[in-house]
Amino acid sequence: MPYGDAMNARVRSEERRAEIVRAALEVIAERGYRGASLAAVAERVGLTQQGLLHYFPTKDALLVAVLKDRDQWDAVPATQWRVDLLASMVEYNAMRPGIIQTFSALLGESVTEGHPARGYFTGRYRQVRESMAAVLRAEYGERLPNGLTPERTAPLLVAVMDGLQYQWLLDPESVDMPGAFRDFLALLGEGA
Amino acid sequence: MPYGDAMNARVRSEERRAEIVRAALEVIAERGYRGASLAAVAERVGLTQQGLLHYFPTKDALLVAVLKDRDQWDAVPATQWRVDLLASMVEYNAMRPGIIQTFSALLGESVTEGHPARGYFTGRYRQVRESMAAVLRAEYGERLPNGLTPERTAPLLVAVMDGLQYQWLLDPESVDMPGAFRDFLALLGEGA
DNA sequence: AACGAAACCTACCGCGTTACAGGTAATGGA
DNA sequence: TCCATTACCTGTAACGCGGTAGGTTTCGTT
Repeated sequence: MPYGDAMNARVRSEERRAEIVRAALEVIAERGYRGASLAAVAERVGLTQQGLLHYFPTKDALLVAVLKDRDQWDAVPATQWRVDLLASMVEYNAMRPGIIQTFSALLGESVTEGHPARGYFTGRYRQVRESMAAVLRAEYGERLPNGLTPERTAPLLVAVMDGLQYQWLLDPESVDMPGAFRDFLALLGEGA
Repeated sequence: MPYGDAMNARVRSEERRAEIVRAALEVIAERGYRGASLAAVAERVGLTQQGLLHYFPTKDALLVAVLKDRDQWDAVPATQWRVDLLASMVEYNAMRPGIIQTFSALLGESVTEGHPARGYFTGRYRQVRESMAAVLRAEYGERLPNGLTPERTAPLLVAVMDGLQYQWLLDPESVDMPGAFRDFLALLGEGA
């Protein structure tokens, strides 16, 4: 089976890369991107730092893979989102602090000058705002409170999600993230 | 003038420290705390790295001074805040991206493990939520939309401010931070 | 004039960092 | 069986980092 074995090798390599990306997510959550050393990531998958560089030639390349991984992860078609699914997602997130912490840390770093993830986040947020505006329009039409348009409401929705994450990460016992998010949604529902 | 000159020396020293803190704010805005080197801060005030260590014996000590500086800055008695003043503050902030960037970067870093500013932010947000709840109560009493209490609304208010800051820092031309914040306040005013 | 402290500096240490160079063992296809 | 590729490793270069040690100059006080 010529192709079968070739596949096996490729699959194994791909699995290794995925394993590394997963480890990188963890280390970034713990130390941020700047604080995450290749050696620390490598150690977590049983490699030397130089062994890791065999899979990702530079640290930035690893970060790119991490970001792509996330893109793939929540690439749900925007049309399939509904507001109550957003609430469920927030609830789900509350059970996986690791990933939230990774991307909250990255988002914070990304506003600094010349950060390799800056472009990514700028583009992503532009796109997420668009998606959210579409979701809001599908759900409420133009009947949002105070004559708000979906386009003007979307940044608020996104801001609430992100802002709550920071408060929750810093002090999970004082902040009921899913509950607060539902409160916000209720605020939007008032106009209907 | 024995005491007068003594004061001059002390004042000059204090001024130097303030100058250093200001420089540190800038460098942290550009590179985050982990990425900010003492040498970079020192250079900005015309000192060597070791000369800076004469004023702040460790890097952490400098960070503490930076955080204290901020505390002092917005130590307005909570009772004097009003909701429309919050809107003004957001508007004012939109003209000073540097400081916002500093503390947005620090907030992002602070959720990582063992970050020296983590305790500070945890305590600060707890306190800010309390303040905001008081402000909301003074303004709206218990008549918030949907039967929301001030205590449950405060985290949302804080989250919107922080979340908008990130979106705005990443893409100032796409995000009207003060306008969006006013939109949110209008949402709260609906119930009155 | 003499002294003590403050305000710096030079020199240096030890460590951690990314990345490059080059070698080696295993693997799998021709 | 041979050979190329893959998957690592050791070694090392080159640098930046926070922090220490110890000296020197400046300055205010006595």
